[in-house]
Amino acid sequence: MTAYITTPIFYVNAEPHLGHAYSTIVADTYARFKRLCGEDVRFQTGTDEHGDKIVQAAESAGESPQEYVDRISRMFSDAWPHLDIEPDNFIRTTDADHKENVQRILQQVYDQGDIYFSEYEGLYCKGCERFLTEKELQDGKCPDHLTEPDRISEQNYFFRMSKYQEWLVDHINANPDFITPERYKNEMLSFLSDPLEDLCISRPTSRLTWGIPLPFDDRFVTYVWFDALINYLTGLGYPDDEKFSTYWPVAEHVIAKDILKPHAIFWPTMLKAMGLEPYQKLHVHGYWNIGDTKMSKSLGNVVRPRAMVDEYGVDAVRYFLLRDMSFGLDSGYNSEAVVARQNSDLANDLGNLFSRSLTMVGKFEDGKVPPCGTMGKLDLALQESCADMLATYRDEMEHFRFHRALQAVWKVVSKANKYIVENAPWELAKDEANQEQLHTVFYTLLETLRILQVVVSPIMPATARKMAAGLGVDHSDTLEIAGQWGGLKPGTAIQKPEQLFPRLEKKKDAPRPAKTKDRQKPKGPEQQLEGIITFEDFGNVELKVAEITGAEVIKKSDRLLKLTVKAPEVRTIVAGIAEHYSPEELIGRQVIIVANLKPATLMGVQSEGMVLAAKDGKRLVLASLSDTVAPGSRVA
RNA sequence: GGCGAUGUAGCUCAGUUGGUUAGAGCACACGGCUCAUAUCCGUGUUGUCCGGGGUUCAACUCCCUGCAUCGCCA
Repeated sequence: MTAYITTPIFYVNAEPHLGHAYSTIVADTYARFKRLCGEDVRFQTGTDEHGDKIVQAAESAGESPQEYVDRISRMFSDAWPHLDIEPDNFIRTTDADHKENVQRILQQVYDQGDIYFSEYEGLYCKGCERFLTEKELQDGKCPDHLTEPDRISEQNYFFRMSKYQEWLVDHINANPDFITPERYKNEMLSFLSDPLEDLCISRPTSRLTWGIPLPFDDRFVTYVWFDALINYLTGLGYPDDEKFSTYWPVAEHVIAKDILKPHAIFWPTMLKAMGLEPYQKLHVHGYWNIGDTKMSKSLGNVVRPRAMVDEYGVDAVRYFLLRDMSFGLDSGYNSEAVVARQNSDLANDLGNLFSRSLTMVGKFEDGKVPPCGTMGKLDLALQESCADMLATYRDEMEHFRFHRALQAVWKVVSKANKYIVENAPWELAKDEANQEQLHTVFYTLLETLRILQVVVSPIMPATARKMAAGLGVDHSDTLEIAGQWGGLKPGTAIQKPEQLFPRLEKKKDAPRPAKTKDRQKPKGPEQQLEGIITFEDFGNVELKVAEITGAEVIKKSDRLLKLTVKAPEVRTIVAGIAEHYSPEELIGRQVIIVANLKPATLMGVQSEGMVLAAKDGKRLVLASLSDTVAPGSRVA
């Protein structure tokens, strides 16, 4: 049996974020699971590197497109090892073999008449240098440039996608697992209930040169999907390499829902046009929201996988992402949830189970796997729950329901903890007569741990390695073999390793590293957007009463006033209140200021703090106290 | 505007073809144990199952309708 699993190739106009990491961890976990099942697996990820956005991003970074894509692509390939992600292939759309492959396919499809030259009319924004869709417009204008786009027509090449619509609908209906989970299948079927348009696949070189030239017309380059999607074939050495014949028939793609249409509609029809079989399955997952806000660059709440790993460790991150998201649905990320998972599931339940078990074997069994005696009711029950769990686990993992697979696994963890209490080995150990029963208890327990180690390995490879080392077992067996009861050899030496998972403090606001440079970028998404802060968070903000002793207009600005305040030391504060207060009326007033704000220079004036005011629609009203107090009094 | 999804305990969610007192984990409270990472085990509290109407002997479950959130499409 073979398996081929891919992530999307990620567009290199930004650094890797949580969403990229999730897709890739999912694919990696699935690849490891399939390997565990004894299958011959190929796992591919990579980067998508052509297009106008790349050219723009490179320009603003002061680099050539090639330098730029090399740099960002490396950020992706470098990020994955930190997450224990091990792809077999990392493909880049700027690779020579990919370009060649795309051109060969284009030529083939062109020759057979499925690509034609035609005119395209649309709304073109000169500022953006691209066509805008009706949807993007606000009041008929480009939202970025606030200009009305021109209705212009452009000649381009089109792929006859519509020709394959009927076939695709039939294919989706005939293969219920082609697009999963089902909601996305339904969405696509609904989309396909209307006539499909043909797909524009080129851009004139007058507008874009950073792309793969069309082999039959060098005035054009390939546009987006006909370039990007083909990576899944290039990575297998299509058409001649034997990897292609081995792995393509079992191809499964993991994507996020934003690129559903290209993968569910464009790609199968492209493959059909090439005369190839479509992929087997498309696994579509949802978004990670930050708190309850979408993650986006412009909000500045992008979560960087590296930062998560540094804070929680790889396995905690992998576990959390797979355990907390129902595959297919959106989920909310927040640091408290990560800490809760880490502490309760990982440290308390699994980590402590492992720790207490090995310690006792050290103490009561001389650090060796004991022989198993006659199993009683409790022992058999635990053995049976392992077997039940394995069946569920297999099925859920197979269907990308990782959260459910993990639930099933943790049921066993919980039962094992209960098993210990029920048997109270420390009591049994007090009497020689109980020796056989004691042996049986520990054998059963260690076997359970061994099986847990096996099933946990695709999700948390490092933890599984530690557990295997502690139990003195090799972890190279397949699930079939490793899942069978009785794998541990009596007499094997047990070695208790370092604790598997540390317990974390609840307070998520450990002293933040003072990043002095990036003042524009609001960082630490958790602190920023979760709505709730701890008392300590609040304590970090030093609020004081200040008396305004001087105020003057800053000439170059119509919003800013330069205030001199006494708190009780004299400071200068620049406040954006000129439209609401005149300098005269401010003198002598007491206001509340944030006293420990990092100084900032506004319009050439250094501001040492911030004045609090309420915003009521367009009105701005300064915060004040109900009575006069000594300047500098702390507000809390 | 069209199509669809979702709305269940303080939080995150399970609830299979309608069938007794609606479940799990987390959190919280109390009790037990002492092998363990102050962990583990037990017990317990909390619900207008979004609102309204209907079908039925019986509705969280089916139908209609309203509200809210989200997705796809136009």
